[in-house]
This record gives sequence, C-alpha cells and structure tokens, in this order.
Amino acid sequence: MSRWEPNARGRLEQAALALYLENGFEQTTVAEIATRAGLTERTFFRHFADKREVLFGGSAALQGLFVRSVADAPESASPIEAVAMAVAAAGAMFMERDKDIVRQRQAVVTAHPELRERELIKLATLAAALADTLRGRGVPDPDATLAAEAGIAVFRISFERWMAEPGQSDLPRLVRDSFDKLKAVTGN
Amino acid sequence: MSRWEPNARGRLEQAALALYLENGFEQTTVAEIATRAGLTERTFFRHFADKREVLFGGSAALQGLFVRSVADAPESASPIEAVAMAVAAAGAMFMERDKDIVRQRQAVVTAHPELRERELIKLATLAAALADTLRGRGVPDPDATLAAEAGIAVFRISFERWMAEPGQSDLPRLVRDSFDKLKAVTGN
DNA sequence: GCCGGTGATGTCAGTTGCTGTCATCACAGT
DNA sequence: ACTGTGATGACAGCAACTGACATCACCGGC
Repeated sequence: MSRWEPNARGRLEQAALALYLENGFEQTTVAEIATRAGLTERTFFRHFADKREVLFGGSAALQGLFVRSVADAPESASPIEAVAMAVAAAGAMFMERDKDIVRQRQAVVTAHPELRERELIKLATLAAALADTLRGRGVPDPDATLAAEAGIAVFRISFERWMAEPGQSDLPRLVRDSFDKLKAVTGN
Repeated sequence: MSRWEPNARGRLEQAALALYLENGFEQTTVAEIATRAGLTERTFFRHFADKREVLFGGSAALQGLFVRSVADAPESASPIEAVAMAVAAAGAMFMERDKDIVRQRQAVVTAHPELRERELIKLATLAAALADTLRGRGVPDPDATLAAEAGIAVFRISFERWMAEPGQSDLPRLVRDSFDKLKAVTGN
C-alpha cells in the first residue's frame, strides 16, 4: 500500500463540488474541502491556485481541443468555418460526459458571481488562443479576433440551451443552428 | 469647514488608481489606499464592495447609456442596428473623456487577471441587460442574446484598437468598421 | 540490500481582504 | 436648545492564501 491514497487532485475536485452544492460556495471553507478529501488546507493550495480554480480543472483540455481543431481544419475552410468546426468538436466532447455532473457543476458556477468571473476569463483566454491559431493560419486582425469571439459567443449560447433542454439533445446541432442564427442576425 | 473633506469616494478612486499604477495591484493594500485618501480601511469597504470594484465605478453609467440607446432606437431598426447605435453612442461617450486617464485605468486592468475578471463580468452583465432590452422590443431569443453578445464583442475590439492608436482617432468610426468586418467574417 | 535524492504531504506562523458591531460627532430640521 | 441621521472611526475576528521547514515512503544506483 502506498503512503498516500491516489488521485488527491480528483478527490479535492469531487469534495469541492459536493460541498459547493450542499452548502454554497462562500459557506464552504477550503479546510472543509481538504478534510473531506482526507488532506490538509495547505495541500489544497498546492493543487489549485485558489478556491475557485478547483472547478476549472478541465479548461486546459478544452482549450487544447479547440486549438487543435482549428489548426487541423482544411486549408480551404474560411476562418469562421474553422472556428465552427472547433466549436462543434467541443460540443461533441461534452456529449460524451455525464450530463448530470456537467449540469451540477454549471449550476454552481452560474449561481455564484465569483465563479462566473472565473469562467468568463477562461472563455476569454480560450478566445485569445483561438484567435492566435487563426493568425497562425494567415488570418489577419481584426478578422481573427472577431471570428474567435463570435465562435466563443456561439459556444456559450449553444451550451446554455443544451443545459436547459431535458433530454439528450444534440449539442453540435445546436451549435450549427446558432451559427446560422448569428449569420442571419448580423446582416440578412 | 465641514467635518469631512468632500468626495470621499472620488478620493478613494484616485488613490487606488495611482497606487495600482505605482506599485501594482497585489502589492498595494486597501489600508494604503484609504490612508492616501485620508480615510480608514473600513470606510473603503463602505464605498466599494472589494478591492477591485474601486476601478469600476463608471460601469453603471455605461450600462445605462447602452440600455437607453437601444430602447430609444427607432422601431424600424433591426436588432443588430439598434445595438450598433448603442455601441457607437458609448464610443462617443469615451471620446469625451481624458484619453490618458482612460488609458491608465485600462493598462492596470489588463495587466492584472483579477481585474480582467471583473471587467469581463461587467461586460457580460452589460450584454445581458442589452439582450433584455432587445427582448423588450419584441426580439425573440436566441436572436436577442446573439445580437447583444456580438455587439459587446465589437465594442471590446473597437475599444482595444482605439486604445492602441496614438492620436485622437474616431472611436465610433472604429465601431462601425468592426461591425462591417463582423458582417463580412460571419459570411455575409 | 543499503543509501541518498525526490516528491507529495503535513505543520505552523503570518499577512491581508473583508465583515460585524459599536461609538463618535458635525449637521439639519424642529 | 434638542434630537435624529449619516458618514466615519475603532476594534475584534474569520477565512483565503503564502512562505518556510519538517517528514517519510518510494526509487534508482551502487
């Protein structure tokens, strides 16, 4: 038997989500999270920069998927098409997960402004990375930034609608619909 | 002579901006800000909810201007046109201010992730208010949300470009250009 | 099979953001 | 002159976060 139980980070994430759901974000203390995970407060801060970050462990992987999708899009694809493919791919990724857990996490985040702040900066960082990848494909600014920001906006809106729907609705399809709506709204 | 110097709030705002510029955001303590303003830490927190909020005193007025502009747009205006008018009006407002101070404030905000978080949630709130006003004009979702989000994205990008330019460039014009670019990028 | 390095954790003390509570006292209205 | 009010100060306290140092199973080399 090893000295420590494995997956300390995962245990902290689970404990945090559970406690945030049960008692609310501000009411739960980092010490409580750590204790429930069988660790100490200091160890929590070795795994996560702050009390909010524990809910955003997956953002790096999401950004990687986004960036790879844009980079791998066919040369012939326009900027907005490349972005749309990436957003659809990200949507597909979310559909592979347990929707209840995704929903729980999202409920906590949207219920607490401090967590919404963190989510917004994650999405902004994602948009910046997307724009950067587009520039790498030779797309000039402001086109690159605009396409990236528009893509993230569509992603957010589609994700929200997906959460709101009860069954196993098709997220990539919602994404495509929202892109069409955006096209219509911006000028036709 | 009155018991207290007038404009405590304004003094706190000035002191905070100066200290954030001189020493950085994390390095300056609230006690220092209060002392420079001739007040106490406790009084700071009576005027501002937290250490970040002191830089965002103008956001309520900005949101008011946005919402009023959309509400007052002619009935014949499409959602995106109404939003574009509001963004242009906001741009005009910024041009009436001392660009150096605006630039200083923005430099501090963009240099510190915590402050960027706060800025992002202010803009998100603004977008939500905008969407709400559009719905009040009879625009259904997701069109209202998409138009609002697109408008805020354009605002952000135009504002950034305006900050980057040296002279007294025309912000409302940058806004119109960005809207045209968005239209082109999304495929129209 | 022992041995020193390593990495994840624990312990503890300290700073700072932020809050609750009560006291103070110029000012305005009566 | 009397009293209520509002902005402030004073003080105590909690929780987030950090730095410094100790511990000790495990791993690789010998």
